[in-house]
Amino acid sequence: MDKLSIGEMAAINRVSVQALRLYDRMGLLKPQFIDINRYRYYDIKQSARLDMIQSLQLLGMSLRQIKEQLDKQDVSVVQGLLEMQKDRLDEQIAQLRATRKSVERTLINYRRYHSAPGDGMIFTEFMPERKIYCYDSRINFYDFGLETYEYILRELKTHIALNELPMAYFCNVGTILRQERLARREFISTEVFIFVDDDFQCSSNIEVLPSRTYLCISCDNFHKEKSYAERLLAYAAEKDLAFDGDYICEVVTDLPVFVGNERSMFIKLQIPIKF
Amino acid sequence: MDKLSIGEMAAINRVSVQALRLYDRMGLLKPQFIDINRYRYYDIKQSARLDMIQSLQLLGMSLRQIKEQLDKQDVSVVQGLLEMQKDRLDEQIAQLRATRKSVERTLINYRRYHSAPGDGMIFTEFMPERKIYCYDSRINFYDFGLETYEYILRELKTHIALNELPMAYFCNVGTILRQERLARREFISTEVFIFVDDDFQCSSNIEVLPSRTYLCISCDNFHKEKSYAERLLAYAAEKDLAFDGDYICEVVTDLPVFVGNERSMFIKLQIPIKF
DNA sequence: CCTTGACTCTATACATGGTATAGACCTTAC
DNA sequence: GTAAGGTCTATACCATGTATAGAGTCAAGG
Repeated sequence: MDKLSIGEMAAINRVSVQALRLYDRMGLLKPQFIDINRYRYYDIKQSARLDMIQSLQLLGMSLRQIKEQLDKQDVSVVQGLLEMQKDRLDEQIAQLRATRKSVERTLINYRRYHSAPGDGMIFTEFMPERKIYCYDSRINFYDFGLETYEYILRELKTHIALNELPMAYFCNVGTILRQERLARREFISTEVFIFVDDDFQCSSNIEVLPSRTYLCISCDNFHKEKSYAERLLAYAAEKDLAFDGDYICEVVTDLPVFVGNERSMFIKLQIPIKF
Repeated sequence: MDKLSIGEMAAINRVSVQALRLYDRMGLLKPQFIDINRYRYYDIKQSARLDMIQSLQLLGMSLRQIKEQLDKQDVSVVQGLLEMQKDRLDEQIAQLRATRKSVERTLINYRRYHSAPGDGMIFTEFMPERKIYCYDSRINFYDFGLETYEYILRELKTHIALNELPMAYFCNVGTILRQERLARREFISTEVFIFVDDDFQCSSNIEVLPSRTYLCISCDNFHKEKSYAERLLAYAAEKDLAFDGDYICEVVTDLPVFVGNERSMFIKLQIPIKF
């Protein structure tokens, strides 16, 4: 029954020497013998305990939990823990999937940004059905500037947090101007929204933008929205195009570039048209 | 253009004050003004940068990476990063799924353990098809004791690690004694294995245990294997049952209970029988 | 017996993205 | 003027280790 030095024990068990020393300090795995020079010596059979530590770790338990378990020597509690662990893993997986989805969405938006017509260009684009979550700020943002808009976004952010909606959606926002207002050329709107996934479930505040062809104009600056929107309206009038829904101002990308402190936005103004 | 104190800025952006101070120290988000008393004051428009930080964080980037990005002001690099991020997320999701699966498997094994006949009981059980990954230790472990068995398991562990197989499988191991040997009552085997998932893909060392009814005996101690296996053989002879495959010694659960340093195992010896 | 190289020891710092605390200082409202 | 509450810096802590320095120890070869 030979003793294994800490290095040997570490090597055959694929752990680092430091990890073993940590386990010793934590009382999770004490070496069988410690000699006069405080050298640690392990028994090969202690690998069993190490296996257990590593297994439970793989199952997502913390070292503290593992220690408690091993100290308690109670088999049944492990089962309860594992049941909980399963739920936690499901949550984490759902979380990561949502994150993946928003990475995907962000990438798509970047691609849209790169392939979009330049600032001031007017074009038509077919949009598939889109789902949005609306928030009414009760402030007509067309009466104010960027600062008020930012304050409204902070409100939206708080609202998202309080209602436990995925914050990832916050990176793709927009404003909506209702068709009646637009028809009367009244720039009066208090509603902002976030785009949500098709499969997003929520009881209220959800609207669906139907799939439709939109008349669009690209815009690279917040301050130009109103004048560009008017160009869009003028263009529509000239070509005898009628509207078929609400006017959307979509922030396609918040670019990681700042001019001073202000966000440099790429926004796309959209009016659905009737053929 | 009023200035926001750190507390106000934190509140409207749903961040902690400490986090803002951290971002300041890291140079990730410097307050617009700092007064004579070193009080930090932010501009509401700086929320844009904070949004960006939070978005990129949600996409899984570290603060260091985010800082680099924002300093560089290069849009295109973000895309590359996001592509990488997507792959990383896929990996993490796969990882978590595998973990979930092994939690599930562990739980099933615990339930099997609880509902299994007690030590020494002989019973029949139908087993569905099982997939195993074999490793040849080239040591006949029936010639040695627990220590050698542990050394062989360390070899297997190293093999798993080197071949980048999921370590989670290591918690459900077994040994296999080939039918020919068994027929001649020769306890000679050098092969250990791990149970792997049905959908596990691997080019070599994979075997499938066909679905079959097995004659089994429960055993709560490593040292009793051979004598219990002999009881199983005697029982089969008495009942005129013929074998139809290899003999399996499965470690159903490594219990988080130790007697001294030794693992307390629950093992199930199995012989497929022909009807 | 001595040297050399490899190993081990303790103690400490670092990583991540913050949180929590103490003790001092400052602002704001009454 | 005072009291409440906000802010400051500095430090420690969380978890699970890794990395390092500087000192001590072991085993093998000459």
